[in-house]
Amino acid sequence: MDKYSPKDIEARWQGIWAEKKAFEVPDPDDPASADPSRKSYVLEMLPYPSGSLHMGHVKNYTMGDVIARFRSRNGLSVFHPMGYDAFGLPAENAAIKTGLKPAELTRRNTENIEKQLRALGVSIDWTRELATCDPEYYRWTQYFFLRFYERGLAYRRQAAVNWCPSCQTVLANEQVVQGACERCSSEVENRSLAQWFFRITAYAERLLEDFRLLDQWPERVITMQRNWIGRSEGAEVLFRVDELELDIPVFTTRPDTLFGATFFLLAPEHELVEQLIEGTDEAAAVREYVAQARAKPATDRAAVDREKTGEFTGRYAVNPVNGERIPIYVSDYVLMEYGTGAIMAVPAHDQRDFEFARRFGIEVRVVVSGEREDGTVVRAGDGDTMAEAFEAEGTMVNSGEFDGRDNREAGAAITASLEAKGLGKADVSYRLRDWLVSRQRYWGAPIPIIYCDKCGTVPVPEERLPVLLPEVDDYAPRGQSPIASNEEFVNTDCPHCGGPARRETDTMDTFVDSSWYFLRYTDPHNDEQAFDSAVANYWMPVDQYIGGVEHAILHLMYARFFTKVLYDLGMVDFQEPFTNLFTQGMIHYRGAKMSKSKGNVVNPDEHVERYGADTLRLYILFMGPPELDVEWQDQGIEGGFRFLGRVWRLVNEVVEKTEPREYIEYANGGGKPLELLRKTHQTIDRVTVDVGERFRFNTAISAIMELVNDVYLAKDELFQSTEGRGVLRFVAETTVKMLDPFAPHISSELWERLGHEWLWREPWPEADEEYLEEETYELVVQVNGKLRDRIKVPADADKQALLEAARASGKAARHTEGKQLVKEIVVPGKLVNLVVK
RNA sequence: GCCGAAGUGGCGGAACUGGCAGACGCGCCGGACUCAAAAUCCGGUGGGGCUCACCCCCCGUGUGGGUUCGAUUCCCACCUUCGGCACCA
Repeated sequence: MDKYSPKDIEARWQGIWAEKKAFEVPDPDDPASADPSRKSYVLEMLPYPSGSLHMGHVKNYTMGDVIARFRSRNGLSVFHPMGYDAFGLPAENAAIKTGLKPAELTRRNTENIEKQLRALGVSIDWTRELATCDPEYYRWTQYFFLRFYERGLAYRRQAAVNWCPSCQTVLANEQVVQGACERCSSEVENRSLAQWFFRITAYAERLLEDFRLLDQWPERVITMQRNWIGRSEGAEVLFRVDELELDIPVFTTRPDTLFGATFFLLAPEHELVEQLIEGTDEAAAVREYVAQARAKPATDRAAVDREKTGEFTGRYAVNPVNGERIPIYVSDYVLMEYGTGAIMAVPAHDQRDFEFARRFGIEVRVVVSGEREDGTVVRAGDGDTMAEAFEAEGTMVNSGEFDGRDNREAGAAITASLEAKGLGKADVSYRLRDWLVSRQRYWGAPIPIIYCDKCGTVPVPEERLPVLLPEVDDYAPRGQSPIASNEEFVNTDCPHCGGPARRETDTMDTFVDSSWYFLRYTDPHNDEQAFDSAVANYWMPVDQYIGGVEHAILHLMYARFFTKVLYDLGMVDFQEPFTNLFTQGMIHYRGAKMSKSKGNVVNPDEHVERYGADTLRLYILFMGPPELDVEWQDQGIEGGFRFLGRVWRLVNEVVEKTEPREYIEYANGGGKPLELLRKTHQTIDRVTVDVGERFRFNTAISAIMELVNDVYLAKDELFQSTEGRGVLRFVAETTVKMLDPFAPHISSELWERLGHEWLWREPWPEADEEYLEEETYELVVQVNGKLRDRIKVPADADKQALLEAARASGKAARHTEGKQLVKEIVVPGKLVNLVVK
């Protein structure tokens, strides 16, 4: 017998798969009439092509491959494509460092990654491969930008934005983590710049509503998105500044506390600040305060425990419910980006307002009376003495005609009465901001917009797409994209009037590229349109999407948004792109998340080289449940290799000692052959459920290991009889079939040695019900819930028989002797519990 | 502070709907094979106790309570770790 030598085997089978086009899926001739239940779109999040794949990628693509191969063997038409999220900062930064062009560097990297994926034996339809930096791809990214623009979903405005001083570009809100750039961790600055946005807030409600279509998504991802969108119900209320005849709207979630508003606040950035203070004695101080607030880094401003600061404007606003004049302050704890940038402050019922009021000596007026969590009661006159705001529910006080009512229903009533007077209305506010998509960097899709002095902002006509990213000599960022210095690119003709005009030089956020790539896969070579709707509608939505949790908000929310817009454009007939989502856990090593920056990465290539791809694939899934973080163990992979060696020797021995014709499935004689046959069918059942329904690859693999262990113990005896050899042949073939999704190379090789041809066309084994049931089982006998004995009983024994058997147990009797039998619990198939006193 | 997930042998982890805790693997110990080693094959391996004859007993799934004939699993409180959000009115 030859030794298990993964190197030769793996290369050989990868060659055969490519040559036989084993994983290429043709589009159905008429997608409209094809049966969509027969297809399965299995997709892993596309990789960013940095130098090479890391272990997280290996886990991701192996999981996807197991599912793809399993489904394909179960008769589904599996769609399993791959591509590269190829635009982005790292390539550009590397270009600056090395002097290589980003395009060239990216090309090299994608080639390397494709090589690695092929070396892992992932079953991909490579004819659909794409890279988002390819003009044939980003042409359509630009096309979508224009369609968004037409619908008013892409717009440009001056706004306070997040600026990363190190990356020299603006960032979307989603890309700022705790006040720092998610990419380089530099502290983000606040700048006011004219930028391009996608109006994702217009879809906030639908993004929330359609969670009902995502019942197969992990709860935590939905929760994270729901929190991110942050829907709050409340009211918009108008406060009037009499002297200036100005109405300032505020948003509040607590219209019930309106009678307790004792002051009014504006964000420092609020556009009316200047108008309010003009000519007042306070003007200079307010201007000074505003300037200071603007200069403060975003992180400082967001610090929760900071003391409240502010400046009186010298003006008063009129509370619409009681006509009271309350002082207007400017304070930096009011955010311009949320609500209306102005708030009514109710110190008795909002902790932040409370802190401000105490600091500035403003009246605290209780308008909701109720009980605190610690049992103390807050009453109408407690304003001067209370130590903190009362934010819970209660009964209305100090609120005129609303006194005595439940605060929740009073809130609705107050809103209604304001609405009748035209001074307010019920309203909903979201935490979600519009998606800032322009970037001041080079390596991205140029925004297809032209500025003309005469015609203003003019979209590039569709037929002139793509707007090609020009080559430049110097990629160093200077606060605007390097392409701005390319005169040839910038200067152009206005598509409208033909006069001289200038191109937009910002490029698009790479998350725009990855918001629709799954659609392009369905029709990747179409040069007339982004994709053919009928074809896309056939393959989409993605039946199983797999990726890391780190994209729970960013990519997954953007892709959902994009899909909804495309639905509204009539381009697709589904509202959600990913029916099922699986978020994999991270790989830890030496107590920390495996990452380059921590210097604790384990290189997959080395392990492929040393043990083969099959071993790496097997081990990475065997490590633990796929959705949880798991710990990489250097010696663990050795166990995977040993197991495959065991399978190798076993199957080869079966090939040597049995004939293919000896294959029989039925062991009539009972004894060891029957036992092993049973175990085999039970294993098929477990593996099928674990892989197909539960995604518990670790337990599926351990079930196969158990089977192999049993065969080792029984084989010497079984080789002696015809029946035994027949069963061994069956077990060997079944084991190989079940191992295939995890370790496809060795499985294909062994399948061939067993005298067959292409394993990837073989149907998945089916468990025979007849063999799942045992004739006898071990009945557990408990006394007072404690295990005392196990006895063999016939599978069909009834309750009475079980009870008698249990009573007859000598071991149990020792514990019941001399005691009174109080109760007997019988669970057929499991146990008998004798309760004594 | 709020929301979510997780705490099980020396280690990674099993236990599907409340029913034999520790499957499977790693490591370790012992045996077989060998001149020897490696590889391989077989056996053992939670802790403690015992008239350790492998028979048996007690304890044991982060901590403390509870429900139940019976709890790793359900409920309550707390501790620890990780992830998300964090002045969002």
